[in-house]
Amino acid sequence: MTVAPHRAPLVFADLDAALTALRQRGLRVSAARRAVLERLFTAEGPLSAEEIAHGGPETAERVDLASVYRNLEALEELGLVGHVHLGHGPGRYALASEGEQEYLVCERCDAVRSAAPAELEGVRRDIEGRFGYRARFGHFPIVGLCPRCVAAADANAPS
Amino acid sequence: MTVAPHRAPLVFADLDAALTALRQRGLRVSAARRAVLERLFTAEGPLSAEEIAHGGPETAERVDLASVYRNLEALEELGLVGHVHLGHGPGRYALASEGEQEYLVCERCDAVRSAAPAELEGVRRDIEGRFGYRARFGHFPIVGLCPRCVAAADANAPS
DNA sequence: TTTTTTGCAAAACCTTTGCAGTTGG
DNA sequence: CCAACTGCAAAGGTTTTGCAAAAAA
Repeated sequence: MTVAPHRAPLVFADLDAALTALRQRGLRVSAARRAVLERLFTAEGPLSAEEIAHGGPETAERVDLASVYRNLEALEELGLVGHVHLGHGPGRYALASEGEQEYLVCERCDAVRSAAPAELEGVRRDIEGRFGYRARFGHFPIVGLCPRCVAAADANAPS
Repeated sequence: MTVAPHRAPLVFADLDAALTALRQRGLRVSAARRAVLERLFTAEGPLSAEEIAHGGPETAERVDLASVYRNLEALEELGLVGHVHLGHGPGRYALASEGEQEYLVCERCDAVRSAAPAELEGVRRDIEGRFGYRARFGHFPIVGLCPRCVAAADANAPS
């Protein structure tokens, strides 16, 4: 019933810095590895393994799904990458820099909103005070009704 | 990327009350349906579909997994049942009465703690004030470090 | 009798693993 | 050269679906 081993985030300014660091740790820079990182560096939000495998620019050679998963696992172990479960679909991966994002999703309309960790400090403090848990919302998001769906619900059954 | 359609909870005092209500809604009370509900009524915490299928008392006939899933889906649609994802394993199902529980899980040691909705009111208020989201932690738990693992982490790198 | 529900089997979906061949350093 | 990495294929774990037979009302 494992959630996701916690790793200290490793952040790099760009692809080359990341590749250099990989080499320094004895990891090799293969075409597949480079492609996975490239796609993560240019991504807007977190991507599924499938999207990483097929989603490169037209000219890019596709990377086998198994290799994508193996690379994501290795990069995650280093702290360079993290993944979030926004719903019932596949997990979604992002660089640790991006991955320090936390998420809120609407259970009615599936709207996703991301938040900087600082915005959730108050919430975290409250949870730690009450339960002793030091929470983060980067692996499982905060689930609930988004503002629009709250308004819609209240219109039907005003409080 | 669906999370889980939200349903107003339907709570019954006991198995018979629930079965009567099912019949009133045109659903039939088959052996499999009764067994699934029986196991949910006697469960300590949320159960996986597998546990519901095999986990009955020795003398109970086992229920096919597919039927368990179909029943859980039907019961969930009625609001009688809900499910939570405590980690990467299978989803876990509970009666709506139990299911109104909310959860915190430790990402290091997998400890699970449940909390009554009232205990999280402050957290919810804070989130709604800041983001407009009306949160609940009954589908995805709050993930973080439990008090023991916080202490262990602080011992290594005191703040 | 009629409609729902079941069990079994197969498939779907996401992820992991085995293996022989390729490649980066 | 050789350990690390790849693609392909197959398997694993969870959930869904098709269908003919069984059972509830």
